[in-house]
Amino acid sequence: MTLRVVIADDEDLIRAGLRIIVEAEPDLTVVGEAADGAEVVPMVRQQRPDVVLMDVRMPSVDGIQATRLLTALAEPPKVIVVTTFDNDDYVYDALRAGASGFLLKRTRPADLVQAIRVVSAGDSLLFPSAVRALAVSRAGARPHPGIARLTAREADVLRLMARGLSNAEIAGELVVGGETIKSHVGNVLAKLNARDRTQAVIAAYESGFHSPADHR
Amino acid sequence: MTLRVVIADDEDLIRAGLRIIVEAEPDLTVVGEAADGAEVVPMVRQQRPDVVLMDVRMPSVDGIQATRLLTALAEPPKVIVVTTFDNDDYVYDALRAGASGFLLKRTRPADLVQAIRVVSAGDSLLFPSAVRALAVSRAGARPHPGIARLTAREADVLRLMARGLSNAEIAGELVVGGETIKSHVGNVLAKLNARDRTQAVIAAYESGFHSPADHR
DNA sequence: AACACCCTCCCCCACACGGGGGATTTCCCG
DNA sequence: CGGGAAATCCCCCGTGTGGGGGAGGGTGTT
Repeated sequence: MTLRVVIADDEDLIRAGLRIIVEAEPDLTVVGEAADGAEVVPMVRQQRPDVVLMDVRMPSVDGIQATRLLTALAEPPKVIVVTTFDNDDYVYDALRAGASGFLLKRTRPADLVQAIRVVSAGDSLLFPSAVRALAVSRAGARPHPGIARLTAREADVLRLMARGLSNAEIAGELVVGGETIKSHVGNVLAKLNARDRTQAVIAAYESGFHSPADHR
Repeated sequence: MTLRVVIADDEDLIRAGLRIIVEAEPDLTVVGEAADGAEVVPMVRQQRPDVVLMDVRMPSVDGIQATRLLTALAEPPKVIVVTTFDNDDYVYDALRAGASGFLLKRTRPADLVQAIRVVSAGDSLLFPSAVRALAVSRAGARPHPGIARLTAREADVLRLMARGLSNAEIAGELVVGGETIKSHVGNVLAKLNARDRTQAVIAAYESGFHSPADHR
């Protein structure tokens, strides 16, 4: 059984390149091309492909919105969002829109076809820097070195700071005196090299530190 | 060259199962097991494995925190976080903690060893519902309603607040008087329903507001 | 013209915050 | 046992911050 693929990209060159890669595989076939997000929906409705390769940046209706529309269909195809830049903010949006995969245009052909097979099998995947970008949120932010040097208590305090609590509130939450919190906060600021609590909270967010363990 | 693996899981049965799967591969070898997040760090420090299979739920120090500690090491191993449930909230936290991969315990052995090879090669990967959980969990952080009501200037100010600048610094950056900034900040706080600048910055981060387009 | 809104700047004031010290107990580790 | 780190609490003090007002100039809408 061959996998039916639709390619959506506004650049003819890219479409051609993708088509060649896909058609080179015996079990894959391109059943349609769209140059715009507006074209892709009726095309999918008609062709019922297994997988759609979707460019992010397209005129009128962009790839994200198009993905949203496609996944809202009765029998939605799997959508793999393809983009040029690895520090792309669209990763997150793409996934929320219902995309099954996200990868870069510079991905090797072998990986691309691999991705098509994987998502069509029901799995999802992301590639390298996509995951990193997502995990790290949006900024180019690796964990702040100082965070590892926080003591348990200091980490508690930072966590609560990152939830917007005042010193007094934190004191209440941790059932200790207000002066104690001031101490801890001071230490946290020093270790994180932050001037004030706002900078500390920013560091916490940039490091993906904020409250790993509270759901309510 | 064989890949060195450390297994961290509090359940003996799971550890045994994982070990069997891993050891079955000629190019993989288990160089250590840990029953707790607290054990895994010194073990990794000593064994210097290429990959760590990390359970999420463990006594004292959980898998996320342990991952955080491991990726903070000088030569961090790749960490693959393993969990039981697919609707797990930990996906996102795991990735932010620096994990290279995330997969389910019910993953087929072949996929597991495949994952080990992939991450050790420098790639990242996620499996099935992990991605979905990721997208959803991230969706929990929808934009604060108030943010849309900010004026252009107020948005500028919030952006700079979210970079840790003081009012005086913001004033310098925007080339206006300090009193002006106080005004804007006050308006921002009101619109975001924030008590202080820290809460405003948190709202900004939660909304994915922070400067999509500035790196330096 | 009148109005609304935004941006700009100003004054007064209370207080939470952060920096500078120091003191105590507990507990772990060598 | 002694040293050290962590956690707790205390005092003093300067100031950045935020709340309460108000006022002027600009722009666009009605």
